[in-house]
Amino acid sequence: MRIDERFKELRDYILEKQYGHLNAQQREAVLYGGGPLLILAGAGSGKTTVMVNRIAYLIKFGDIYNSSYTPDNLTDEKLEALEKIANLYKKTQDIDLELPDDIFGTKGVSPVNILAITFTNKAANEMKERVSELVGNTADHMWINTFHAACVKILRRNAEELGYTSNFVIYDSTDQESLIKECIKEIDLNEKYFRPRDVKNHISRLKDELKTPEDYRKEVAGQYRDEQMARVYTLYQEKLKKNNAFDFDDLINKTVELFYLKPHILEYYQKRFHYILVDEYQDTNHAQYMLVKLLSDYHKNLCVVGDDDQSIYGWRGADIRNILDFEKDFPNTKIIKLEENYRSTKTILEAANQVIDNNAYRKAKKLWTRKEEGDKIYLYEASDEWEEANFICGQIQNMILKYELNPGDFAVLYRLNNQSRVIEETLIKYSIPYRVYGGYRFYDRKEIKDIVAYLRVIANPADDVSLRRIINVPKRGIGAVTLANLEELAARKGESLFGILIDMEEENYDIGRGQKSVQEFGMLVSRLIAIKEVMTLTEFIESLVDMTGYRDALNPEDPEDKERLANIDEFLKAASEFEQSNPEAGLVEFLENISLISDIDGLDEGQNALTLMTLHSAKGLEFPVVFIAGMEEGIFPSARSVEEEGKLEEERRLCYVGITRAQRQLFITYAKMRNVYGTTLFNMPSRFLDEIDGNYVESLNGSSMSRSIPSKVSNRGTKGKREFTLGEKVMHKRFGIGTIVAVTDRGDDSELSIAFDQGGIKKFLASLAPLKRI
DNA sequence: CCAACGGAGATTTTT
DNA sequence: TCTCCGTTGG
Repeated sequence: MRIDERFKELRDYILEKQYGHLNAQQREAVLYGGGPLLILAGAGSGKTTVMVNRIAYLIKFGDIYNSSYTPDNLTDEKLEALEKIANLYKKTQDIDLELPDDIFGTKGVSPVNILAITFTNKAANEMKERVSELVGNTADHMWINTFHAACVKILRRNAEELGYTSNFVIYDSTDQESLIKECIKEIDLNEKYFRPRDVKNHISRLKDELKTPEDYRKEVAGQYRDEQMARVYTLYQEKLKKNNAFDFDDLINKTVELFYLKPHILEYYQKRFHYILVDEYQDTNHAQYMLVKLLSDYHKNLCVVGDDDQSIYGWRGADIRNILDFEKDFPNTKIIKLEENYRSTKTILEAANQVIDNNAYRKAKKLWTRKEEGDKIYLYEASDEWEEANFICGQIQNMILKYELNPGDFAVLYRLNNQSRVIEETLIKYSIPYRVYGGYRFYDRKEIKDIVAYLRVIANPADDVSLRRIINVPKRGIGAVTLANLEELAARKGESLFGILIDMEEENYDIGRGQKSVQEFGMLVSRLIAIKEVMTLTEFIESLVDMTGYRDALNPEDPEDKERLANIDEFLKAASEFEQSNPEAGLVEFLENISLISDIDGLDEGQNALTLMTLHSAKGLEFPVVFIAGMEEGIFPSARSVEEEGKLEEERRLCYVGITRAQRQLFITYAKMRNVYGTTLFNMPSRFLDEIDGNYVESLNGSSMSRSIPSKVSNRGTKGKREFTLGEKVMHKRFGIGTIVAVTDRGDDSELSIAFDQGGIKKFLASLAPLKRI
């Protein structure tokens, strides 16, 4: 055999062994050469492992597996060294050999030439860390970023090309909404008919599809409502630019625009990124698809990882077709399916498979596991949401005692955030420690947004939206009229509000009654800008909080204000930490960090507490024991989703995501009766339950298990136990005083007919009606 | 300019 | 039912 043939054989053998800890498909995905690669990674199939190892493989050895590569000066000695290693592998199984990086005489791909994109900071950080574990800190030179962070990097460098300056700020959805409100007012549209929130979402979807205001205007010509929408969109974009601000969608959008506008910039990045990897590809929208397509168009080494069955963000603009049609969009695509699941029991996995099998729009695949059969899926029918919570908590308490589990082993998942309230209250009764994820974010708090608005104005004086937010916060006597005068003047002079403030004295502007307050405010801002130069970031923010009077406006005796003060301190802590870990960074970078890193990552991670969160937030996570609560028609699937097959399929995927979060045990509960927004609903059990084979399910109603629940905690005070008698006088919160004219027994509850003094007889359930005895 | 009232509205949210 | 806004009246 020729020496180079032997080399290739040994090379590939050693590489296979080097990744011998992976299963065959995972290994194939790691070692597969360049060109478009679609890795369909089912839930719990080890996709992060694959991505991380693929990156490490490229960096260590380069893309040499199954290639024609042989070293230039291949000698017998070199070959012998390889033979030795191969023999080592042959003799022992499971050997973990640390190979020298240049063992095959290659340099490997430089980390600089690799781009890895994720959706969340959490995923990006995890990937960074795990790659570093394998290749050391050379990974620092690699771009492992979220879509948004990667785009910001590009935009900061090239902002001028788009008519922005590099100190641009990023608007979050609140800022977007206030700007849109402004546009709606300016165009004189009816806010009832053009609700800012809806308009915002509409524009956001247009941006996802890379439609410019102009595109859209042409597209909808002749349709009144959409035409107005196009006008708002046009104005909105103008204002964003005037404010030197991008919204989240723009970050992607404008980067693509930049690439179209300036081919040489695109070319630079195209040539730079030899290998591109995209995580959670099923969640990409059209703009992100385009970005990735453009960037990979030169080297064509695009590897995407995702699971069409876990595409649950269609409503946010994610286009599942990106993953479904990947091989059509990228010719010569290699598809590798990771179908072995390392997470759940056979029962859980089988149930998940059965549910998802009802979807038409998906890639054929079927997860399997070597794991044991495991317990059946436990199903419980509760009478109402309180009893449901009670059941869940009782089970958890039992299992903690019986199986020595910790609260941290459990998660309760639900479709709607507001379902958490009842569960929380019940958890408190049971003294089970818990953490609620999602909902309100730290940086969304009013006091934090206020401080951030100050900082933004200082970093980017063009930011009228932020200036408007804080010009009278805390109250300094600049009301609507004064502000309107200011705005009018700014518009007339073609200046930003900030510019007017600064030029106030010099130009002898007359604002009217608020003149003095405005002047003082202008001086305050000037002073802030001055002291910023001589202070660290943290010192500066601290001074800002004091000098603006923000701190003084809060009363430490008031519990709400006390909380605010604590949050401001927390914010200062975050600033100081940021400074420490980014000594080079300034205010602009800090603000960017705030915008892109939404919550303090892994704040309480490792705390031994039960997890409460929506099914959406649970994607990517796993727990030994999972409860899915509120499995009812109208809740899950949500009432809004059942009209459209596409939406229903997304709900079903969400259900699939939920089921596959569970490692060992899965409990599903539903309530016969549920109070939603003040009205009582009698929902049917979810259709998704019918899709699971009954053999996999064990009903806990009336079984010994449900009777072993610890002493029943009463249903929310007197609810459900309230007895009313015929002829009694009662006070109803809405209908006023009335007399009970009939009481009908309804099992645990009773139905009351009440004749109100104001007229009319109405029927209520005793447990639910807001009634007081008088 | 501010606080108090009342009506509408209320999925899911990686950035 | 609860919360957020915009309006209103002082």
